[in-house]
Amino acid sequence: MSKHDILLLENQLCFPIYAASRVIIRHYQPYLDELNLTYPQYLVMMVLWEKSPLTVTEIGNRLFLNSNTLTPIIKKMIKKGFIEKTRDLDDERKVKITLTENGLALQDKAQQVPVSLLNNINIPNEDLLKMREIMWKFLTDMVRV
Amino acid sequence: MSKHDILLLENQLCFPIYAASRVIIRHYQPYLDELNLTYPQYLVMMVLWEKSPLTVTEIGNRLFLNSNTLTPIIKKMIKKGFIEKTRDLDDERKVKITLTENGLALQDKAQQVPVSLLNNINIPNEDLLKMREIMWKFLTDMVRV
DNA sequence: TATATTTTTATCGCATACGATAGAATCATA
DNA sequence: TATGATTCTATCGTATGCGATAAAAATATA
Repeated sequence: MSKHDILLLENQLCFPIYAASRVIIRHYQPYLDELNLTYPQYLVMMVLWEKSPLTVTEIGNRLFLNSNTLTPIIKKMIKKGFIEKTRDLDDERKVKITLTENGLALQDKAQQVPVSLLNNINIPNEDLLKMREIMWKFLTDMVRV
Repeated sequence: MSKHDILLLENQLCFPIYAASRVIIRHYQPYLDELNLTYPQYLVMMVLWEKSPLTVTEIGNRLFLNSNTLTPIIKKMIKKGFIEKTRDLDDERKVKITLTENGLALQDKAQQVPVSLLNNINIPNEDLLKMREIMWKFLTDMVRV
């Protein structure tokens, strides 16, 4: 790789990840619109469907986000009626985020989102699984440093 | 994959890409600070180092961004003295974005950015190249749809 | 046990992203 | 050659991300 090539867009490691992330999220949006969720809000729902309640920090640990980003997102989701906020009585610093009935009910409808998205992608399933595996490895390695 | 597993965070295709994108860009930031650039501004510089001048649309085609995102970024970069804006006399709709001398000079300093970043990553080079190849394929496939 | 430290959440300011749209310039074509 | 469609850039509003920081509560420790 010559000195010149180092700064070519095609040779960057991060750019295709950055661009792919945005492009895929655009593909999600029409399906998420039907659920009245944005993509980050959808991720918060996802971790709560796995376990509820969770504290803000616990949600952040799953999504690699901090309270400066999560607090406003959570506020909007409370307004929409999908989640509720209660103080932890054992530790008044913590806030417990709990699914409401509406939030829980949304899970059924949400099953269609990944299915619909996959129908839009013309990449062999094997390649997709390989991609996911590599990206998780990459992600966990980058977080560790 | 059971009905329940479809919505597990671990099984999502997009999430590790979305999270990795943000985590890597965080790693870039200290090096970009030295150049007085944000990550998207760095990408604009990169395509201009390849070819200058370019129109806003041409930059957007490289980066998968539209004028609603690029116009404010370009304004900030003009303010920093890295680029200039002139109307295309042959087509008054178009705006030509040109590197200034300072902007061109920045290229030398920028050579260190990808090098420094790679020094932070403990993943075999072969894996990184494989990852980049897969992400480009994924990206171009997703854009096509 | 008083106090320094850490944890947890929230706020603020700035910089993207992006859908919707506007307005000017150019193009296509009836 | 009018005029309807398209292209190009910019603006606006909303929703993230994130560094820096504040404030309250809990923990550690001198």
